[in-house]
This record gives sequence, structure tokens and C-alpha cells, in this order.
Amino acid sequence: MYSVLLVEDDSQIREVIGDYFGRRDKISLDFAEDGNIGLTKFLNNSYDLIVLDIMMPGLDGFELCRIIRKRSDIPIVFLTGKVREEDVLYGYELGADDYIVKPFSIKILYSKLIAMLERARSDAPVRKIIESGQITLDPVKLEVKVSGQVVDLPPKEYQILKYMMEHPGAAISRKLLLAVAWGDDMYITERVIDNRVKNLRHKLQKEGARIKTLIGVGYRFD
Amino acid sequence: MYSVLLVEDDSQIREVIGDYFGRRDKISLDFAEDGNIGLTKFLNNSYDLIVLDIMMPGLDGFELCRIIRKRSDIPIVFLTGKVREEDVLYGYELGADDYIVKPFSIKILYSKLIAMLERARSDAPVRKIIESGQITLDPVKLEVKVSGQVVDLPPKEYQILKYMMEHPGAAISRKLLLAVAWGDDMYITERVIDNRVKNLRHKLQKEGARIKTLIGVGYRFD
DNA sequence: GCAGTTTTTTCGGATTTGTTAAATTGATAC
DNA sequence: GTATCAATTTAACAAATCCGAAAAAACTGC
Repeated sequence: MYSVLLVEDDSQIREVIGDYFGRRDKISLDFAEDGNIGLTKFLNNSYDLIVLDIMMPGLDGFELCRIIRKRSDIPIVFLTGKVREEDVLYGYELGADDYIVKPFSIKILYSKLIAMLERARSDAPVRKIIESGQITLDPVKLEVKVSGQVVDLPPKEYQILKYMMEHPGAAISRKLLLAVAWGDDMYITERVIDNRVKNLRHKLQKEGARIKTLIGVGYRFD
Repeated sequence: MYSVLLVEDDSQIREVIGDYFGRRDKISLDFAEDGNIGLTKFLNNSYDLIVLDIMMPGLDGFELCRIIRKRSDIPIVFLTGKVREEDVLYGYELGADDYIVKPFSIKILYSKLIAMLERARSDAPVRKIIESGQITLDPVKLEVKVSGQVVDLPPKEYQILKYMMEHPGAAISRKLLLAVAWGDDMYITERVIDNRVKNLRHKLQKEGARIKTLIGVGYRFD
């Protein structure tokens, strides 16, 4: 049983996450509805991981992160709707370990946190940058490079590419990509995915050819 | 004596399997009638392999698989009536080692489990790629090679070939192939299968001759 | 508000799947 | 061996589905 603190001002998000996590049995979740409460809870308890919303009234996620980092190496994950903002990159220097972009699939948030917690426990260094061929992806900076050149990717495309790079060679169904980049309960055409992939291919230039279409199934990144 | 946990909500299936396994002496079977009980049992015992039904009330097979995979590399086999390729893919993504499709032959289930258990014990990594003659089938990549050359197969043909390669030497009725690649409640002409098999034979080139016709019965892959 | 970007829906061409019927092959009886 | 009937293969076509491009809508930052 891991102990996780979620600092998030949106009560709806707290509730949804709390519900879902409550039905599983690996994470015991504690809440803080703003940065100050989060700080107090952090100081008075011992957590295994902290999830921080960036935009909060009062003490925001960045400031709280900086304060926590002075005292502890605990894994910190930012929960954010912003992706391309310069100030998001700021989190990198503050020592965040990963970003999760809204809207996210609760299922995937859950399994990501579990994975991170297990890695932390097993003392394995948290691998931050994913490399494959000429492509480099930094999950903390939210930055993708192709042949050393920075490529700006919108959120959905970033998340799709990240998932693909985390599962090279594996066939990936559209259903799965929907869950990864949109959320489980999404009612949108699957054509949306095709369009994101089309753009991805184009933006990745030569490396784009590595995303193969599997007719009737989905995609595969080699 | 191997120790196996079967997580299955259908008491009839539990009984049938339990009976059969009980009369042999290689597998000691433990049962869980839903996902939550399965999880508890998994956490409190040490099994050599886990068989999971996918559709169960509460915690379903997919979720349970994901949770188990975070903690253990234990071989996991899905027992399922669903044969949609999407689901299979999703399962493999989660780290399943094999699928067994209902309705299944107990004999085959038994021998598959034994084979898998022995492989696991001999420390060889669970091999997901099926090889036979010059044909190679990778269910994770969804890729088929003949003599080293990649052969693109549409979904139905892929599923038929996969089933045949998983059951070499066995007579396979058209009805069974229908259930495997289309689903139980399909009302289509059996000639469709002939057509798919024709294409398969052609695409597999010389190896295509290994799909024998059993008149009045179906096919056999040698 | 406006311009540019991102996301979503729509739509046509391509591929796959399903139906039908003729040709072929195999089994059986004489 | 040949005639006959049934089952399978093959091919041609129709229907359904899938994919990706273009257009429309929604969203951003200014």
C-alpha cells in the first residue's frame, strides 16, 4: 500500500480520482485542496509520492514543488492542462519527475503512478528521457527532438508519440490510444486519431515513416 | 506439482476444469470467483501461473492483469469468449502471455498450461513469437513473416493463421474458425472462410501448401 | 475580437469482407 | 474406369469497413 498526496483545487477531479483509487487497493490517497494545505500535510505526514496541480489559488504547484524539493527527493508528478507554456518547462528545474496532461484517463493515471512508485521503491533510477532512432522525448520538459531539432507537438500528438515510444514494436489499437490521450469515456470518432497520427508523421519527418498503419487494428511504432 | 489460480465467475466452468485437473496430478488448482477475490488470493499466495476470465463483475480480467503485472512476471493466461482482435491486443499490451478462447477443449487448456509452466520453470523467457517452418508470427507486433519476408495480412486472415499455427496438426472445422475470427453469433456463409484460406495459401507462398483441406470437416495446418 | 493553432467531423477512395455462381476436385457406387 | 453427386476452390462482383485528406468547428493566445 502506497501513500500518495494529491494537491488539487478542483473538487470534481479530487472526487473522481478518489473514487477510482478507493476501489483499488494499492494506493491510499490523501487530499489537499490548495498549496498551503498541501504543504502542511507534506510536513506532517510521510508520503511515497505527490501529485501537484500547477494552477491553484495561493501557493501554486511550482512554488510548492520548490519548497518540497528543499526537504525531500520524493517523486513529484505535475497534473496540468497546460503543455506548451514556457512556464511549464519551469517544473523541470524544480525537480519534477513527470507530467500528466489533462484530460487524462484515470486508469492510465493510476497505472502510471503505480509504475513510478514501484520504480522508486526498487531504487531504480527514474528514467527520464526516451530515445529511439533520431527521436528524443523528455517527459519532464515535455519536449520532443528529431535529429536534434526541437519539434513542437500539441498535447494529443505528444501523448500519442510518448505512448508509442514507450511501447516500440507493439501493435497499438485505436481504442488504447483513445484511452491514453483522451480518456476512457470519450465519444469521438476514431478518425481523430488518424489525423493526429498524420500530423505526427509529418512533423517527425523521415522518422515519421516508422509509424506503420495496421489496417483494421491501429498503429505500430518500429 | 504446479500451483495455478483460476479466476472465473462461471461456476460451471470452474467445476469442469477443476474436475479434469483434479484427475491429473501435475496442477494444483485454486479458484477465485471474481477479480477482487483473485487479487486477494494472488497477494496472499504464491502461484506459478494465473488464468483470468476477462468478463467478470467488479474487477475484470484486464484490470486485474494490469495490477498483477505491476508486481510480478508470473505467466498470465486469459480465458475468454471475446475474440475481437482489439481485446487481444489490449491484453497483450497489459502483459498477458496467451489467450484461450471459449469454447475451448479442456485437454488443450491443460496441455497448454503444462507447456507454459515448464517453459517458465526452465527459466526461458516466455516466448510470444510462434514459429513453424518458414513462417513466423508475432502476436505483439501483429506481424507475419515468411522466409524472413514480412507478409501483410488483413485481420481475418491473420486470426485464421494464428489459430492454425497455435493448433498445428489439429483438424479445425469451419465452424470453429468462424467462432475464432468472427465470433459465435455470426451469420455468414462458410464460403467466406474458403476465400480467406485461398488468400492465405497464396500469400504464404510455398508454405501455403501446409494448409490441408479435410473434406467434409475443415482444414489442418501441418 | 482576431489570427493561428488544435481538435473534431465529414467525405471519398482504397481495402477488406461477404455473396454468388461456375469450375474443379474428391468421394462413392456401379 | 467411369458416372454421379457432394464439397471445395476460384473468380467476379457487391457490400461494408477502414483510412487519410480536406473542411469545419472549437479553442488559444494576443
